[in-house]
Amino acid sequence: MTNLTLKQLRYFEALARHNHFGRAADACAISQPAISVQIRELEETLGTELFERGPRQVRLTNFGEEFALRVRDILRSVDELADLARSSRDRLVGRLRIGVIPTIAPYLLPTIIGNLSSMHDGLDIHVRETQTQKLIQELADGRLDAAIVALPVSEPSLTEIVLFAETFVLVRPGEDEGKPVPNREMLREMRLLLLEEGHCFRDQALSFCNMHSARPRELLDGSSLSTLVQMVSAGIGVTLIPEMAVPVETRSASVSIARFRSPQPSRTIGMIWRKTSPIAKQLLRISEIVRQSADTLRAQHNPTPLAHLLNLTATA
Amino acid sequence: MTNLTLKQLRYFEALARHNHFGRAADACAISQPAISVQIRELEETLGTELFERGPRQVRLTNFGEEFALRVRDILRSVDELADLARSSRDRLVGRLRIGVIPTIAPYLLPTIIGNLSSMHDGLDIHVRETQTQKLIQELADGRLDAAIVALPVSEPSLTEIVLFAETFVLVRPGEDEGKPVPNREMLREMRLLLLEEGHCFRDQALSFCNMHSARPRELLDGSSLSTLVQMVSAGIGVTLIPEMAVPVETRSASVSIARFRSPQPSRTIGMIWRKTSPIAKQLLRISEIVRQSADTLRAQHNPTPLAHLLNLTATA
DNA sequence: TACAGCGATAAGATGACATTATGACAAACC
DNA sequence: GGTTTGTCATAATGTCATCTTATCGCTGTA
Repeated sequence: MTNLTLKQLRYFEALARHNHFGRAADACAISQPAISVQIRELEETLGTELFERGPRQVRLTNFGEEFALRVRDILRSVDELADLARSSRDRLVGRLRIGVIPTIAPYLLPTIIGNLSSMHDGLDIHVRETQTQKLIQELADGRLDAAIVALPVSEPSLTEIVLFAETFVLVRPGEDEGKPVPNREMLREMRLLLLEEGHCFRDQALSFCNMHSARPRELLDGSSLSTLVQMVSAGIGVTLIPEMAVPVETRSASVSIARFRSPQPSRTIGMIWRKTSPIAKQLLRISEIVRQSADTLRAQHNPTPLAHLLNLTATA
Repeated sequence: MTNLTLKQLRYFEALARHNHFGRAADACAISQPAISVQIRELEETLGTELFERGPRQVRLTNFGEEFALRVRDILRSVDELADLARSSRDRLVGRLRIGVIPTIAPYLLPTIIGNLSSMHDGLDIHVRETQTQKLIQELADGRLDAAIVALPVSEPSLTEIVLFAETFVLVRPGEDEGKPVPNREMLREMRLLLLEEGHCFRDQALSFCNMHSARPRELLDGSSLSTLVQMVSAGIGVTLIPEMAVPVETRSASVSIARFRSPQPSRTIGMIWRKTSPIAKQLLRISEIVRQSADTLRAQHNPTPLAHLLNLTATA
């Protein structure tokens, strides 16, 4: 006894509709014996007759009627499967789980989520905000689809794509406005407030000061850039923040922002995902949207690249 | 590009559950390459990846997750199809459309329907009450599953099975009680009330009088036995009714019932259905229930066969 | 009685699908 | 660092399902 097959159900449905082997066979674009055999096998599999073969006509049995109702449901569902696949072949659909490091998330996410949602209305976006190492782990575990982190991560299993570079700026108490901008060596002598262990931005800042992971004299661990800026505002010390954070974090704090002279501290922000990800193509498209979002965002605060440069030299 | 197959969906479901080709293959009792190939073909058919193949694990894609939900629904429905067939293989299920001639229906149907309904609770019974020729036509057209008629019908496409024989009794006005029972010749001289053309019982009665289809002097057409009895009660004439109708039809009429001496008029009642009917076996069982119902019914009115005989000779 | 319509059956060709063997690749383990 | 292990993909091949064409048998009709 063979198993039920969709083919048999399709033939059955055609025969149920036409009540005629020949016409049903035509409808299925097969020969009459083919449908004849398949229907017989279907009936054998079920152990029940589905059709009553009369000399003048073929008719569904009572059971066949009920069977037909269910079969039509099933065939419709199956056809919908194919439709579903076709419609979501290129379009990004369903859940997009994206991770972002905390020193990027608050500044970039509102714009990104807005843009992505409006461009892909079938998409619901889950955001995970944590540090790079955890993001990479969750990416590998398949709990995330992509992450926005500072490059490089140098994981062979991950695709990295550069989004943009962002410079770091010095945040000093408000009364320091106009004072000379310290260089890296001078910075090392100041009370530098940094994020706690694990944040890549902490390492990047330390790296700029040539301090690497060695613990400096008077570092204070802060949990967020916002906290650090508030502490600076209170005169406790100075800190570095990424340029993108400036508009948000200095809005309600009496601090002074200074940009370093060359070499400017900076980092590269990029997006990563598993090389094996089946939505790699869509993720690439998303990365472009993210890049544009970031560009727009920065253009809002630094109206033109030229103005940006002027501003830089002025403060330096 | 091949079509979707249930096999592919089953393999897919197994793989979605196990996230492992080898174990999924075991679960399906096939080899690993078999499932590998089928999944690939499924993905090709859909034009989308369902799984993300990592070196350490296999994971559903977003689309695969949604696909899996639907596939599980479909597979469940398909399995229910087989269950449905198995459960209704022997049991009579669904609609039973049964036709009954009018000179039987009112007397037999209440009992039959009660018995059938209680014995097959999944059965809903549709009754059609009309004359034999129409019943046979509707049977042939597949609009009826079976019919209860007077035999023989001699249709080669139909199975006939005898249910019981019933005699005809003479109905005279109440004041004729005790008068000698007329014989067939005498009956021909009386004002005999009969059903209108088309009723087999009319022909059977005429036949008893050796009148066949020739129109006698003073026949009056009545539409039902009930009407005929009422007319007899009013003194308009006499009539014949089947024995089974006696309890019902003489309850509220002042008429006298007389049974003929041998040869007693009678007819054979049977059940018929298409020889090709797939529920032939069940119909045979139903015919037994009908026969029992009829026996019970007659036993209620003629408490014992012996009493019946005594009553017969007494009135004759 | 011959004919036409229709479904069932038979025989041969084709294709789908399984199996076994093997390859490719990454991870894990001396 | 090479080897082993685990895992999925691919290849070669055999088998079975299923299709097609040809034909039969039955039934109702001209």
